[in-house]
Amino acid sequence: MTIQPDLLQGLNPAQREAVETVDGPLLIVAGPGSGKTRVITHRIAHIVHQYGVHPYRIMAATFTNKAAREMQDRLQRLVGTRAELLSVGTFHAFCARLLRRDGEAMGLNRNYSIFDTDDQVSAIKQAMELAEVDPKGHTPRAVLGVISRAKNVLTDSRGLASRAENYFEETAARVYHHYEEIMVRNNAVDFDDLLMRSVQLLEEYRAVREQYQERFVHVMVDEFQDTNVAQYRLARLLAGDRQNICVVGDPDQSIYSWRSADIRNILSFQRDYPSCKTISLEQNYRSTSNILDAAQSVISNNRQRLDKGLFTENGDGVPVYAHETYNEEDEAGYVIGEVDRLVRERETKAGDCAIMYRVNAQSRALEEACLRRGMKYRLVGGVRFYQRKEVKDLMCFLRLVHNPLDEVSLMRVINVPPRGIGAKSVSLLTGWARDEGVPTYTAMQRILGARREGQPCPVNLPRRAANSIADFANLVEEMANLSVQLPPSELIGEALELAGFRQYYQNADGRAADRSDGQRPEERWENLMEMRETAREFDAEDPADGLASLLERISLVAEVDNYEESEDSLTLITLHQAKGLEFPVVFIVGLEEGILPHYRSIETDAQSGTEAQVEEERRLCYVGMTRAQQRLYLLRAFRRGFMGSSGPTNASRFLQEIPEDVLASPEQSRPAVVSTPRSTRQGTVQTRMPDAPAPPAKPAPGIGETVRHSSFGEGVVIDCIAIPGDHEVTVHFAGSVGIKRLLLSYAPLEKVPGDIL
DNA sequence: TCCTCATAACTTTTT
DNA sequence: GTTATGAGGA
Repeated sequence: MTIQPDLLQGLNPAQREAVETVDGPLLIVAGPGSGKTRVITHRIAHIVHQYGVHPYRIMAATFTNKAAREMQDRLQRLVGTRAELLSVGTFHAFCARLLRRDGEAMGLNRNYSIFDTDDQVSAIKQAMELAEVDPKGHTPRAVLGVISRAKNVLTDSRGLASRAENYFEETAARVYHHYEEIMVRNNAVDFDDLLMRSVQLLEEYRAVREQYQERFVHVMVDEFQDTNVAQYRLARLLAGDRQNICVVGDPDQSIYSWRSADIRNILSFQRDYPSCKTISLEQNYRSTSNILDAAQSVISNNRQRLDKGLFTENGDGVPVYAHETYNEEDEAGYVIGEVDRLVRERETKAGDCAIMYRVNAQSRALEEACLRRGMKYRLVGGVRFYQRKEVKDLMCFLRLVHNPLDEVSLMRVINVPPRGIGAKSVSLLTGWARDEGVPTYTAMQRILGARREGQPCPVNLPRRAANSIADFANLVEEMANLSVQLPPSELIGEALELAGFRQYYQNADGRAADRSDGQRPEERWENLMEMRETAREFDAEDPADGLASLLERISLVAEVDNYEESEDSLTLITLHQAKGLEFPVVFIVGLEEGILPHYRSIETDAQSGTEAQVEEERRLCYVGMTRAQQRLYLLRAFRRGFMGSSGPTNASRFLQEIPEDVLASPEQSRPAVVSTPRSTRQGTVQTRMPDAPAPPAKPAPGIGETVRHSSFGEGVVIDCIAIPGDHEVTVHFAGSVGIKRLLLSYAPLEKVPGDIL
C-alpha cells in the first residue's frame, strides 16, 4: 500500500491530527464550515491506504442519504472503485439491510414492510381500538409520539408500562402493547423499529453480533449531535472491543431533539470511552467574518453550551443585511427581487442562492413571488413525493405483493382504484378473517380457492363483492409470482396495468379520476411514471431482491436526497433540511417571535420553566446563518398571515442578539429601505425593489420610480416583473389613463430621474 | 358503491 | 388557507 501523498496536504494542524488519529475512540468537535467532510473522507482514505484496511471493513453513518452519496463520491476519488465496498449510509438504511440479511435469526421475515408515519398512524388507530382508548381523548399522533420516544431509548411496551408516570403514559403503554402485536402480525417495522430491532438483534444474538464486530474494524458517525440513544448504542455494538469509533459533531448544531436526538450522547461518549481523544476543528473556511460573527453572537446567548473559539481568515465581506417589510408578500417580493438583482448584476447565479424558513407553510408566498417574477426555483420538501396519494397507493400495492401480511397496505389498496369492494364488504371480510384467526389475505385466498373449485363462497358476502375480492386475491398472487421474475421497472408497468392504475388515471372519457387535492389526473400519472423511472435503478439486480431494494429505498429517502446541485435555480428549503448544505447567498425569512423561535417552543418552555426549546430554535437559526458563504439576509415581516387572518408581529429575539456593527446600516445597504429590527412603525415600512442595473436593452425601473411615456404621460411604476428576455412593467399613470401593463422593450418609456415616491 | 359538497379543526421541524 | 371527516345524492 502506498500513501496517497495529498491525503494530508492542505489540512490545518487540527484536521491533520484528526485524520492521523486512527486507533481508539475519537471525538471530533467540528464547527460549521470547518472542513468536516474533508476530514472524514481523508481519514477513511488514510485508514485504507496507510493501514491497509479493506474498505469492506469500514462503516460510516451519515445523517441523510445525500450526505452518504457525497461522501461515497469523494471517497471514490480518494480510494478508487473499492470505495463501493464501504458501508456508508444512514443508520436507518444500514439497519434495513442488517434486518433483511440477518433478521430471520430473531424471527423477522425478510420481506417485512417498513411503515412510514402515515402507516404508523393507521396501525396506532387499530391499536387504540383494541386497547379501547377513545381517540378523542388522545390523538393517535400524541400516543405515537410517546411510543416513538420510548423506542428511541430502547424501551418496549413492558418497559414503558413499568415506568409510566401518569395516566396518559399508562394508556400509551397499553396501546403500545397492541401496536407491537399488530406490527408482528403485519410483518412490519417502523422507522424506530429499524434501529431498536437491530440493537436487539446484535445484543441478543451473539453469532450475529460477532460476525459484524469481526467485520467492522472502524466505525464512524457523522452528525453525532443528532443521533439518538438507539443509534449510539448501535454504533457502540458495531465498534465492539476494538473501540475504533470516531464520532463527529457540533453541539451547537443539534436541531433534532424533537426526534429524540440526544446531545448527551456526546457526554456519554466521553464517559463510555474514558481514553477518548477530543479534537476541535475551529477554523471556518466557509463564511465571511461578518457572517460568522453574527452567527456567533446569536448562539452565544445559549446558556447550555460550551464556548468555542471559531475563527475565519476569510475577511469581513459585505455586512449582514437585516430588512423589514410590511407583510409576508412584500417579504417574498423583496427577496426574489434581490435575487433577481444579484443575478442581473452578475454577482451570483440563482443556483447560488437559498431562501430558508422555519415552517413549510412559509414557502407558499415565496413560490408565488417566484412565479410572478418568472424566477426559476426549486422547492425542497413540502409534500414529499412518496407521500403523494397515487405514489403511496402504488407503493402500498407493491408492498402488499411483497408482503401479503401487510394489512395496512392491503386496506389502503383493496379498493383503490375502485374495484367494487366497499367499506361494508371490507368489514365483513376482516370480521370473518378475525373469527377464523387468519390474516385477511389468507381469508381472501380462501374465497378465491372456493371459486376456483366451484364451491360456494365460505363467507356471507354479496356475490359481486365476493367476486371482486377473489379477483383481487388472484391479482396479488399473480403479481407475487411476477415479482421474483421481472425487474422492478417492468413489475411496476404490470402493476399499473393489472391493478387498473393506468385506466384510472388516463381515463379518456373524462370522468374525474380523483381530483381530491386539486391535482390533475395527468400529473398523478406522470408521478407514477417517474416512480417507474426510479425503479430502473434496481433493474440490474437479481429480480429476487429487486423489489425489496426498491421498497427499501422508497421508504427511506429524504427530500434533500433528491436535491441536485447542478441545476441553476433558486433553492427554497426549511432550516432543518438546510443542515449540511452551503450557499454563497442565504436569505432567512420570518425572523419573528412565534415563527423563529416557533411559538410551540416558547409555549413548551413556559410550561416546563426551561429554555431548552428556545435554545434549540436558536441553534436552528445558527445553523441557517452559518450556511451562508458571502451574503446573509435576515428578513422579517411586520404583519404575517396566520391561519387566514393576519396580525402584527414582534421582531425575533435572535435579531436583537446581533451586534449593530456587522449589520448593514440603512445608507450602506443597497436596498433602499432597511430598518433596524426594533423599529416597527406600521405602514411606513415599504418594500422597494432594488434598482435595476443595465441589462442588454433598457434598464428596468424600480418600483416606486416615476417614468414618462410618450403618449400616456408621467406615471409611477407599481410592479416590474422579469419575463424571459424582457420586463413587464405595470405603471399607474396620472389622470384618466390609469394602470397600464407595458413591455419594457417596446414601450416608449423613459425614467424621470431623481424622483422617488 | 362511489362521488360531491360542506364543515370542522388545525399547522414545527423528518429518518 | 389547508386538509380530514361526514352526510347525502347519483
